[in-house]
Amino acid sequence: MTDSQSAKDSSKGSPSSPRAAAAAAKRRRLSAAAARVLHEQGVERTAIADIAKAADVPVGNVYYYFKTKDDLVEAALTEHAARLTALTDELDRLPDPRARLKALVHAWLSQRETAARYGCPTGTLAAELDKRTPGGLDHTAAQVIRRLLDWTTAQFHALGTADPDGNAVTLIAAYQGMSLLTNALRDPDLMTREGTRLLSWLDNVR
Amino acid sequence: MTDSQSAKDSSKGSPSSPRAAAAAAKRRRLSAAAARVLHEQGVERTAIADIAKAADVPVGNVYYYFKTKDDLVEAALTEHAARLTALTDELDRLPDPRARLKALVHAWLSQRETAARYGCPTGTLAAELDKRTPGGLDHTAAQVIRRLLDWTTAQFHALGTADPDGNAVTLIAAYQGMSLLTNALRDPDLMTREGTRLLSWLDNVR
Amino acid sequence: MTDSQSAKDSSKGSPSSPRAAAAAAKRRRLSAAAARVLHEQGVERTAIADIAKAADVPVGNVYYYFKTKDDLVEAALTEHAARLTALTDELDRLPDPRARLKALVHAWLSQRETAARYGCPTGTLAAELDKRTPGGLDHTAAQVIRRLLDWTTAQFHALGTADPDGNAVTLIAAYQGMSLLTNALRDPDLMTREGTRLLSWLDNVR
Amino acid sequence: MTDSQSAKDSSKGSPSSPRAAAAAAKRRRLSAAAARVLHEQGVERTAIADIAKAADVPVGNVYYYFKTKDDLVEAALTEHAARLTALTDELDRLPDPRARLKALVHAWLSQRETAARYGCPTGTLAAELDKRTPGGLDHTAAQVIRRLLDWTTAQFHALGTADPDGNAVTLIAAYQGMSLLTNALRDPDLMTREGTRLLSWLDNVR
DNA sequence: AATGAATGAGTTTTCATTCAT
DNA sequence: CATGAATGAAAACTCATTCAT
Repeated sequence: MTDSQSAKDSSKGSPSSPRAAAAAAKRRRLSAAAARVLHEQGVERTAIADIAKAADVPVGNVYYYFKTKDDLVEAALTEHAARLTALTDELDRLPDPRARLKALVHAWLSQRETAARYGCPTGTLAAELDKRTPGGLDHTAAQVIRRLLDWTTAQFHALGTADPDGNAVTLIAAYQGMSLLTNALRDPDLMTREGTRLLSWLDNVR
Repeated sequence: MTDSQSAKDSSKGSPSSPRAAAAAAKRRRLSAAAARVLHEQGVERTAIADIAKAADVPVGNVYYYFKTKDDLVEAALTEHAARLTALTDELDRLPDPRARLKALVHAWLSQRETAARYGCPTGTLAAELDKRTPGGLDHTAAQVIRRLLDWTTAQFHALGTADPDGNAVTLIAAYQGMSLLTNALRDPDLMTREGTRLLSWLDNVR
Repeated sequence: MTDSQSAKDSSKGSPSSPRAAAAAAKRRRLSAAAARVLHEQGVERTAIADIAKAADVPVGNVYYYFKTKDDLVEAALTEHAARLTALTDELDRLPDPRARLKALVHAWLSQRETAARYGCPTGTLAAELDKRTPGGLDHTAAQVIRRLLDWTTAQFHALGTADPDGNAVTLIAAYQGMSLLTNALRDPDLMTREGTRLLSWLDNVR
Repeated sequence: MTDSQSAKDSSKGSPSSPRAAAAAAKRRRLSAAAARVLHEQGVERTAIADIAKAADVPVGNVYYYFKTKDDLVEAALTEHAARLTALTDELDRLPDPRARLKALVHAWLSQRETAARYGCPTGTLAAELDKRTPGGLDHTAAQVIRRLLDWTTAQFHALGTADPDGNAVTLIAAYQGMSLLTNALRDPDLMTREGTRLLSWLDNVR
């Protein structure tokens, strides 16, 4: 997270003024648009103007909210991270960790059509960001993936499995892998089949 | 395969003249450079000039061998496909299908440092090409993946497993997924750990 | 007419803001420069940079006003069409259709020096555009010519001649032909002589 | 005509050797191909490679016969001039000058489909060459047109008309003009109609 | 003479970013 | 704060012409 939010009030808490509220709304609109368009078109093939248009914000104005394109990419990832948080928060309400993991898989499956068209947002962004910042080690996409891994590890831990870390990697890798294959082959059913396998694996894992 | 090889003799067979041999060599140099640079930098971040420089060929001359950038991308994929063929040919010498699959995993593991830096060539190219040609369904990267899937299916079939297709998808998805995670987290050990799991899975699969 | 005027207000009517007025002025400057330079140098021999320089606009900025070179060509033709309209509007004030046609010929004659150097703008553009878009049937230049034909036909009709359509074709063809010869031979007097003949023909046509 | 024929025997007379004969044949093939392709595609949109391919001559070899692209354009015009000569030679066999002129018009009409697609070869080339050599006054295309004018003038002279020069300009201008309109509007019938008018004009001209 | 290959300048186009109001 | 417009640095691609056998 950079200082690109300077001069605006933080995204948390109640806005200090209606003007600031409008600004925050615009910022959110841009983030959401960036999340969607960057996922659909890819980072390099997306011009700032594309995102501006999708968010219905004048091009010149984008730079008031995000100093660089990279900032917008980061915002898109933050958006995806927020959705992940919303999802895990939801899943955390389930009492059983096994049920949580299975619900996670179901959530993936519900997105299979999108995956067939555009792949997993976080996965594709991670791959693109890796090329985009040749030296940059720990980009935001990696962080989002790490958070997903951590949450998953925690579930396997709660489940009392022998190797929670390994299980988490296995599960998330399976997700990323089947997303990529589903996307490459444009076949949502592939994800259904592989998801079914994951569900029965989760039923038996220990 | 397009007609981009027109006016040059094919890469197989003995060259008809020293002239043609030199041209074929240059063509191969360009393909190899493209395979490497496109993998390292990504398609969109790579300029023709980058590949030209890597192959030590003047930029303008590249267009004598490849009419468009897309042709170069295709050549890079053909290069990767050739490497895959070389690998499976090698593996096919092993008498036991199970041993072949395990050797495949070992081959992956031997590439873990590269994967940690740049990901799986075919996987990352597949993801990029998907964005690059919005309408294009069956790009070359997808074909390469499909060939890998087919070979793997054949092994599981020979092994007499109940669901060779599903097993193949599982294995290749696991590979793509662990490549992506390994790359995102820049952690080659992740691939070692996950590879070890795959090996023991292969020992027990039926 | 394409949507190349999007985001700018139309060239007619009062500008909505000084900003927009300046933009419209620049757009007009570019159109006028395009009309002139494309006529003088030909479409294929003219680089966008030539037009940009003639209009004193940075090259990159041209693309803010015209998305492609073809758009600029179209703008040039629109410019020529506007001049034609201005001319026919002027001629329409004359009460007698015969007088109108003769005034048209006089207008042509007044341009004979330009014709000797560069030919008839519409005619040369029509010839070039025909090669430029191999499949394209009805390019803008053809439309401009058609409008001139239509106006001329109307005059012959008002004159009560037996074959207004044929007369119009004869007159306009004579104009295009003498423009081409005048240009090829660089001889403005040729146009004077042929124009004189046309005038006496118009005096007697029925 | 440049010195581009140096080192080859002249195009007239019997070749001094079979080798020279082959060379002359190739030269003629290139000229013919240039005449056709340049007419169809326009000078600026035609690459040397296009002509080479049409003549089935290796690109590099073209330069042995024609030092520059301009030389090839000139050769194409020489080709067209030769056809004109062949035509007028043919017409000269007719005893009556009026019959000759009418036969000329008939010859034009027989080419109306080509004119509708590509215009008059000499006329379009003249227009293009005019842009191509900004300073160059008397290009070859102009010479060809002049020769046509001269021949036509001679016929009107033989016919005893009052203004042979003016009549010739009128006739040739009518031809160029109707070719341009026919091409722009892609309407071969236009040429038929206008040609018919020219024929009856020729019947009555004095 | 023949020819595949090389060269390098030129052209169109895109876009992130900045600026002026 | 907003916004249309400006800018300049790439990047892909084309091609006439030349070169090395």
